[in-house]
Amino acid sequence: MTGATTSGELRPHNLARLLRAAHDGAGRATRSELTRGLGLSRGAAAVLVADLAEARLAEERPAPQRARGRPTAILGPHPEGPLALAVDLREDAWTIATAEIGGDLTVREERPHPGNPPEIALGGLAAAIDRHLTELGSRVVGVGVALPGPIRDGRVVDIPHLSWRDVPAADILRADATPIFLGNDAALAGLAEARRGALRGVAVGLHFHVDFDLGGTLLVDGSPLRGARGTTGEVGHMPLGGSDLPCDCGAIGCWALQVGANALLRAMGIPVEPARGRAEALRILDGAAAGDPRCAAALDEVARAFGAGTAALVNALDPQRVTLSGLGVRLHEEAADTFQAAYETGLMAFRRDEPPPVLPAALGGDATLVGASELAFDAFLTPEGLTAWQAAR
Amino acid sequence: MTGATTSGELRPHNLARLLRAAHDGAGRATRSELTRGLGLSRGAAAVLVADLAEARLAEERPAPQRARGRPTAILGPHPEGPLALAVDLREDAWTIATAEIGGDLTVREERPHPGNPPEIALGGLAAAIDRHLTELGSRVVGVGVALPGPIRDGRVVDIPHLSWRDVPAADILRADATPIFLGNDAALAGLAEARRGALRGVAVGLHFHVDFDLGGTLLVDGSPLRGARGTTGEVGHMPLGGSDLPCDCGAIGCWALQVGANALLRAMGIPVEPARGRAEALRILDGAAAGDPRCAAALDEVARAFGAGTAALVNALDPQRVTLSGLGVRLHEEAADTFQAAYETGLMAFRRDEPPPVLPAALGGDATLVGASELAFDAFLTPEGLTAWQAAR
DNA sequence: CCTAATTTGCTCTCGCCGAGAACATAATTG
DNA sequence: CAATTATGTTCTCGGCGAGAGCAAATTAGG
Repeated sequence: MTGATTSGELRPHNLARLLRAAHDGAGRATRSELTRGLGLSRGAAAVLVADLAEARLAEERPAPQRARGRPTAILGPHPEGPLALAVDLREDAWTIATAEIGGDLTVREERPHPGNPPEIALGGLAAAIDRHLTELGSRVVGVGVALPGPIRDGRVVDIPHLSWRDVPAADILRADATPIFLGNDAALAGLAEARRGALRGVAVGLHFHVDFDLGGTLLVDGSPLRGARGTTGEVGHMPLGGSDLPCDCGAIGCWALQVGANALLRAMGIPVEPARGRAEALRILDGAAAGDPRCAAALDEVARAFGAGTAALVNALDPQRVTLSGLGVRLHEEAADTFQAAYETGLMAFRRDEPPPVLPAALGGDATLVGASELAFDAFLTPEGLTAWQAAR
Repeated sequence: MTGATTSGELRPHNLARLLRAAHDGAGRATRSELTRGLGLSRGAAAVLVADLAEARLAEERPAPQRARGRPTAILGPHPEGPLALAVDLREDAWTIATAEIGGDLTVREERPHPGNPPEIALGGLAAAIDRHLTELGSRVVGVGVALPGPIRDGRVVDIPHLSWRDVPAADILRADATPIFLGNDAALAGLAEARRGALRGVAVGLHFHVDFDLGGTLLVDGSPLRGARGTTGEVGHMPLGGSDLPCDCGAIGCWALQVGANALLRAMGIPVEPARGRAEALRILDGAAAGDPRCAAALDEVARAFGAGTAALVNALDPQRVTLSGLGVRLHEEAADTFQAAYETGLMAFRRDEPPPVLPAALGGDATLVGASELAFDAFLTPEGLTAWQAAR
């Protein structure tokens, strides 16, 4: 959003700002709060709200009264308003949900998939997406898809755990003219955290999602840092831990190898198989909690690598806060001292006075879906997006 | 610049856009190019140019004729227009220059300083800044200062090579009400490169400045990535090279230790002293070029660490292009094969098809001063900055 | 050297937009 | 029940850029 240049662009621009603010307010923001927050006059707000209602983009409903004075209304989703289709594709299953303005999710379908070949796995998902698009009609303004691997140019994905290479996921999944957006699952979980979780309002935040291995993103002003080719936040693929293991990604000694379920197995001397071992890893964590010294040693080793790498990234990127999701929460909590010691040792001296706090993510398992829906809405909640919607009604 | 919200904000907003575009055009952009580029109507442009001229912010001068049609004019600096004071403070000397709209530099003073204690070194500089501010009068809209160390909260600096800790540089240097902005020298060199050098027009660029050690920044849309505390781009302080040397910064194994003049000395077994050894390092490079095997081995060791670390950061940050300044240019050129091999080995497989090019910076020794002036102008070339200037005349 | 073509600058009118004021409305408070 | 308070509604007003029509200043071509 570069901002309006002509008086004619002012209205669509402010319309988008208002609807975006209502969306960010999670369907709880009142008209008077929004008006004040955006620096609008009450007159301008009245016109904009009327426009939104007429275009079926939003609707006002009564707000619980707080103080004295004439009551205001909550600006929330319209029953026939825009929807984002959010898709979370994991190694073994996928979920499809819808989100309305304000971010409320409704899960619509959830199914396992074979994983390979990618055409089959994605083909089934594409058919399901198509079905939901048909059912929902023109209300769907975009499809956001979370994928567990790096994405190039917004189209192509590699998923090492499934041996997917150069899979043109966007082309396979694209149903009709509905725009489709792909995002890395860890980046989208971070995005969700930045918009509706523990990184809300944080100018620079770092999020790590730990599952089989580790993914992460830097969130700048509420959006993941986008690289030149759209590959966000592969911070796990730096050799931060001095290991010399070869990584599926093709590089050597990647930090991602040292943090996650697979790293726990490796530390216990258990062979690592693709896309297995999540249950085994949980058992190791439980063992450590129960006092098993071998499990505790493995947890310690992983937590140390986790803390040290976090410190390195904090040194380089200077975030205000670090959040964790997936296995990361337990790794951090159940080896808190080890993590903290490695974290503080790795920090530059001047950062040790006030190290950025490391916190569990506020959103639960829905984070990835929330992020996927935000990705789709981001393209819609713009002057252009809303103008197109208005023109189509 | 969030963009205009009201019709009254439109004019200052477009005024700032126009002057910013003229500045970015390095005093070579013509009115018709600017008008087209900004999507303004010719009528609007006429009014804006008249406003700029009346406020003594810019001035039109005849442009060399190119095609047929009525000739247009170049929108360049006004002889009584705004100036930025650019200061480059190095370990042993400082330079003061002015920059006008368009970015043209005029060096005004250059002096050695004792280095310690910081109050004395900065005190002399502060007096000089004060003198120049008095001479130049109200034309100076901001002071940009480049410093060879990390900066916190825009005020405080640590310079490990000089043993400066927690030095409130902004407070010591602040003369009168003229705003002062501090920036890390490597970050400012990168900023200059992004605005007027080899990273111009690049959405995501990575810049490394190599001197005694290595500093770097990520340039996103022409600005250095700013962390939460304003500490930009300490990418050198990640343990990317598997070393276990303690770093002045307080962490261990920092990549910065493995790349730079000091790293060359260390690789030759020569003891490293603070802020010395630049000449010695150049001698090692010359020796390597002349065929001395010990020098060549040292260069190779450093180039390998340089290439490997660059690959790690490219993996994580996905830049479109990487630029080098300072010693980095020679390290890269004179051990090109070693660097390239380490670089490509460290990349994730999918990046090896089209690795981001690594290029020498286009700006010479002025880069830091240019960056400092851009820093000062960035705060001025805004609707608020220009409105204040207009109000003061 | 002259004319047509071309591009840009200037000026004026017009429609659009948000500010702001005045008023209406709907709640709380005591 | 009346005073108070905060918000929504409506209307006027000033400011802004678009766009059209015209003027100006150059080149291309004969």
